[in-house]
Amino acid sequence: MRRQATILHLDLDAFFAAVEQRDKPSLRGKPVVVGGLGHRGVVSTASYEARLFGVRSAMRTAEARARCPHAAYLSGRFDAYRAASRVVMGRLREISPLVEPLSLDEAFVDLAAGDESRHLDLDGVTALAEQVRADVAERTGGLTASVGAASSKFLAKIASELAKPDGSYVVAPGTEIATLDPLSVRTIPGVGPVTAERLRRIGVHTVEQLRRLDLLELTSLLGTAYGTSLHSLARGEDHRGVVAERETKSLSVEDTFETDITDPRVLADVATTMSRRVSERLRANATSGRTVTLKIRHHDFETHTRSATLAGPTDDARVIARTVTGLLAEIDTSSGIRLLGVGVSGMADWVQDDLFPPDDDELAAATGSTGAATTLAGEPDIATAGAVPRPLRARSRWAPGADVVHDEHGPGWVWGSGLGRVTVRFETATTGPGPVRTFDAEDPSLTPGTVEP
DNA sequence: TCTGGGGTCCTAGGACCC
DNA sequence: TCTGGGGTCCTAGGACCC
Repeated sequence: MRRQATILHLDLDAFFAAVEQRDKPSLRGKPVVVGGLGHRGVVSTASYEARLFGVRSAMRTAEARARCPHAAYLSGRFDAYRAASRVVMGRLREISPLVEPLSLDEAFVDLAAGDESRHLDLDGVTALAEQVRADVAERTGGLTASVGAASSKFLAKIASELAKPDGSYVVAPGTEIATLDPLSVRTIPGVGPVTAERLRRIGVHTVEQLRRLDLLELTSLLGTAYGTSLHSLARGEDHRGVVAERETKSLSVEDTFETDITDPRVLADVATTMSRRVSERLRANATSGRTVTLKIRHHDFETHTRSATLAGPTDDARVIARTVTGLLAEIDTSSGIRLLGVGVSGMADWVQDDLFPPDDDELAAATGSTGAATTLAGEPDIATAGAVPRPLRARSRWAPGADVVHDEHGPGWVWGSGLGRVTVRFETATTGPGPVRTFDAEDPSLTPGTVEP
């Protein structure tokens, strides 16, 4: 644990609802509920005015309407939320390059990785927290944030919780245990209703009582990993670092239907459509996965998953759809299905579809592009340019369907682009994983090329 | 009118290999 | 002769978070 409160946690207050109130002045000071509006919808965010009526996140919208009929019910404008989030994260990155977003409205910042001349004593951090809050409000047109700072991620998050709404709280180093002790175990991130109930049954309600349990008691009650981590957290011990970039572990799409579906043909169609959505998102993220999972929720809310692991990773809608409809065929859907989901995990950042080359008819039936690279008019064909290894796959929004050649590293493919930057992975079938480099999109050394069919 | 959608991490059992 | 033991991969389910 650090000797100074150098980890900061920022959390925007009632974020989605606050953006709506900002953009529509008539909603200010009034209860606002953002969430699903259908008869199976649930509340995503309730403004503080709506919380006064007992409306909470994850509550059924129908129940929220009963509690607070005069609130404004909105389905959400995620583009606006993403835009506001970008502004806030941008402000945080001015403090330190080490920013770990947890969601659109939350992030950790490692102050120790920032400006070395900054004073990180209690007064310095407190002033910084207040400055950030003021800047966020100014730059976002009035959104309020709660900011916590402490010597670890865990305590910084607790601190921002204690600061809510619209405040800041710095846990002075040395006062961690005293701060934690009186709190309910439910305040600990990771302790949900089930764990809280298990602890309640042995008479544990507060962190102080939790701290009095020995490691063996905790691990036998909650399992090795969870018991050990709670044992540490109850003592304020948390050595996790702030991680700026996290690799995606899985990607999925799911839909709850307005009414249950029983017709297997309809379900197969839905699964196929959702496979396409998964594929599009995989390609947009330049990733692929080897395990395909089908999720089914029956009319009685009983939920099951079925998965299959392929020989190699895929981002191909047809491969995903074929796998998922195969899994679906094994499930009895006659009593009605309320939710269907399609997901991919076991991610790789390249596609090994050379193992299962689609035939020409399949390629022609695909979205119009083959997914494989095509030759750009007037550009040299690297397959004929000599003994250059063939990239596994070319994908790019920067140069659709084309590889990128860079003289120093040979052929590579674009796997990320945006904001005038292009990220290229120099990985080929014969050389295996190579370096990843980011270029300016205008960089003259980036030459659109092609691969053999 | 029962209970969203997108994730993460952990557990446990069986298969399989050495 | 009764029944190793560890490591890894895969599958299914569950708790939890925003």
